[in-house]
Amino acid sequence: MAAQTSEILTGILHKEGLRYTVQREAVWDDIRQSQEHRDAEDIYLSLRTKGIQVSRATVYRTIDVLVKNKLVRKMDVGDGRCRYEPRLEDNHHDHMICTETGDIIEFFNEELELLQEKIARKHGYTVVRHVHQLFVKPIK
Amino acid sequence: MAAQTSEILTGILHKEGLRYTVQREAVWDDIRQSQEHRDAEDIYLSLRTKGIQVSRATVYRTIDVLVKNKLVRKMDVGDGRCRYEPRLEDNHHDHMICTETGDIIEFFNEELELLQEKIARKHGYTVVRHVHQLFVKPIK
DNA sequence: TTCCCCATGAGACTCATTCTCAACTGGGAT
DNA sequence: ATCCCAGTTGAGAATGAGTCTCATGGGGAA
Repeated sequence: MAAQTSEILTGILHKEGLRYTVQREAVWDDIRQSQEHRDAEDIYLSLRTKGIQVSRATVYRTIDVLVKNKLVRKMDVGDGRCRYEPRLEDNHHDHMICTETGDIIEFFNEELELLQEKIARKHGYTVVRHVHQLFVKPIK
Repeated sequence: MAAQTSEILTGILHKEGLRYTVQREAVWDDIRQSQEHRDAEDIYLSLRTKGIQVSRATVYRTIDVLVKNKLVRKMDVGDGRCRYEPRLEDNHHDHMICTETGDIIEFFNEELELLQEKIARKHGYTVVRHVHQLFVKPIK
């Protein structure tokens, strides 16, 4: 399975005309193996803690490639630091952020997706991508 | 009408225990009189062009107060600069951003609003606020 | 194995926004 | 009307996420 996902990365790097390096593999592995919504610094520190020699610049550069190729999802929570999560199965979803605990809950609603497209079309557009975040608080 | 909206500002400043100053009035006036989605620098330059002595720090500080009191709506478009728009009539709406021209179109859909709350409740939450942006492109 | 060129790392840089602190001023008290 | 002082302002320094630079290093084709 590690081989399988590595092949995904290899394929993308080849398609982009980029070289396969231990740093790129390490960044992808680290993001892939996490289920959290982490920022670039978290990922950088995680790699360094594991003893992997990599720089912040490379983390950012690699993330850009992964985001561009839909292996990683980038989300701007609005607090100045973007968060990243793996996107292997490509199960699209949006996020609910608890204003009290900071917890991030994923959600998906087909009806919502269709409604967005319907609204865009009403204005003569079609949706390319969207940002949808619900800032919520627990009931009672 | 200028008097009317000034009273709104005065009331808010009083409620917050803040003083009424020409800078605060000027920032609010400038935002209120615009229908655009401008960033802090735009607002700052607009004021300076009008010959009003104000600093960037004060523009930012005043905007914070206005946003907190719902006189102004802050939107993070994801390009590193937040945009602001007046919110006098409090007609809630979301935004559609054209990826080709950068145009920002406002939209509102009741069904969408209800659906969001329904989704939050399903997870034991209630929506405090939300960010919903559709990045779109023209059809054909 | 060679060699070319892309990739990397350390740190400088960018740029929106926030902070600092001395000087200024609104507005209640007198 | 004048005092007085805590809140406000402005200029510029500081912050911090993210980007850029460029000398050095290392894929990988031949």
